[in-house]
Amino acid sequence: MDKQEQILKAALKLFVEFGFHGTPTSRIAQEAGVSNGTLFHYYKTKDELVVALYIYIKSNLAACMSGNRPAGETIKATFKREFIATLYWAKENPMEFRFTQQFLSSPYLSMISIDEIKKQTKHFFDLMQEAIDARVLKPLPLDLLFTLLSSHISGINQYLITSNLDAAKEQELIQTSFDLVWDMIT
Amino acid sequence: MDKQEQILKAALKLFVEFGFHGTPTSRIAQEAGVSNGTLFHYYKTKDELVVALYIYIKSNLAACMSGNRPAGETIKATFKREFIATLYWAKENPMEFRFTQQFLSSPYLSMISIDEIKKQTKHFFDLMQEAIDARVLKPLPLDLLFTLLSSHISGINQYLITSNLDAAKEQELIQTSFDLVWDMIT
DNA sequence: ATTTTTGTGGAGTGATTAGTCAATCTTTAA
DNA sequence: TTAAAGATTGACTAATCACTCCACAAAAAT
Repeated sequence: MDKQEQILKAALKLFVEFGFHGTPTSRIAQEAGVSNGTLFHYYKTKDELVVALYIYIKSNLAACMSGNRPAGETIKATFKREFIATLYWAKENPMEFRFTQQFLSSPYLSMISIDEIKKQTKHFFDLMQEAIDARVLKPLPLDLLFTLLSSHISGINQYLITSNLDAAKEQELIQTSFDLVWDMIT
Repeated sequence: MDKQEQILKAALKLFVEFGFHGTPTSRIAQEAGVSNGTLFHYYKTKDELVVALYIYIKSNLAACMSGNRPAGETIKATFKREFIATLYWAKENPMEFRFTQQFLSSPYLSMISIDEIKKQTKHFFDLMQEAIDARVLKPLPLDLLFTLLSSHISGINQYLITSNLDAAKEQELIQTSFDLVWDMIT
């Protein structure tokens, strides 16, 4: 019954369907089952709500990934596990995935502090640096590797969403798409 | 002095800077140096303007690419030429590139007819089909290949924009990034 | 028990916005 | 030359929106 969360959930749904511009705060409040005043009690402005939603979603994703790297796991296995986990997360949270894409290619992006972005990507940058030091990955700039990987993932995901494969085919694609990108960067 | 074009140019600039929601039609008209009425004379609604702008940009890009496939050019060379042309177009037209990304991940996307999308991508799908028939490309679904290539391109471009490389490094990256993706799909 | 803080509602407001309209100007066609 | 069609203007409007305000309720702190 956390009203803050209800508001975020409602905002997510409406933003994905109608865009940022197409969803009035009043409808968000309505969908969340709270009053207009309550919404503005928690989020001083609509922009603040949008940014809060982005950070909320990102930390959800991060929570899915971090924490449990098995001891002795090879670097490749770690990459594969996280690659696949990200794909599954996106598959199971299509609204969150779409919102993130929408947010990242909108002017809202500039409202997020660089520190916040660094914080979110640090885990992954560390992993890539480790892989380069161990001569597993090609010694490309980290930013480039990151961009290549994430655009690959979002591309695959876009495909998974639009073409409805059965579970087996989907499984297969996820596996092979990892191999494709892994060969590319090693 | 084509007022329609002035309107589209102004809209592009403002949309990229402030987003669809953040730019009133009145400001577009102002920036374009025409009256409010003129804008609505050419575009019945704001949505229609947004869609028209997308189609306008896409046909600009298409004009950069099509038409001049040299006789006897190998399939790989064709892919490479078009890959590089796309990257250069995006590099030289950053606003158009950003707008396209923003548009594609917004609900406006659904306002475009499937025919329009097919028309835009037909050239490329034909090329890929030819490459598969010639056993050059892996026999993956065309949609998947398309998604992989375009997400790779937009990833590389994002990197080119954010990290300001000098011309030589940039040239090098463009070449190697093609090889990377080519190896992936062949 | 009493005060203070925090959460909640919802009517209200001023500013803004997409879109209209009638009047003028420009071009084209006969 | 004249008429018709199209282009252009900018004031105008009805609706909408982000956000405020104040009253009250619940919980926490004293």
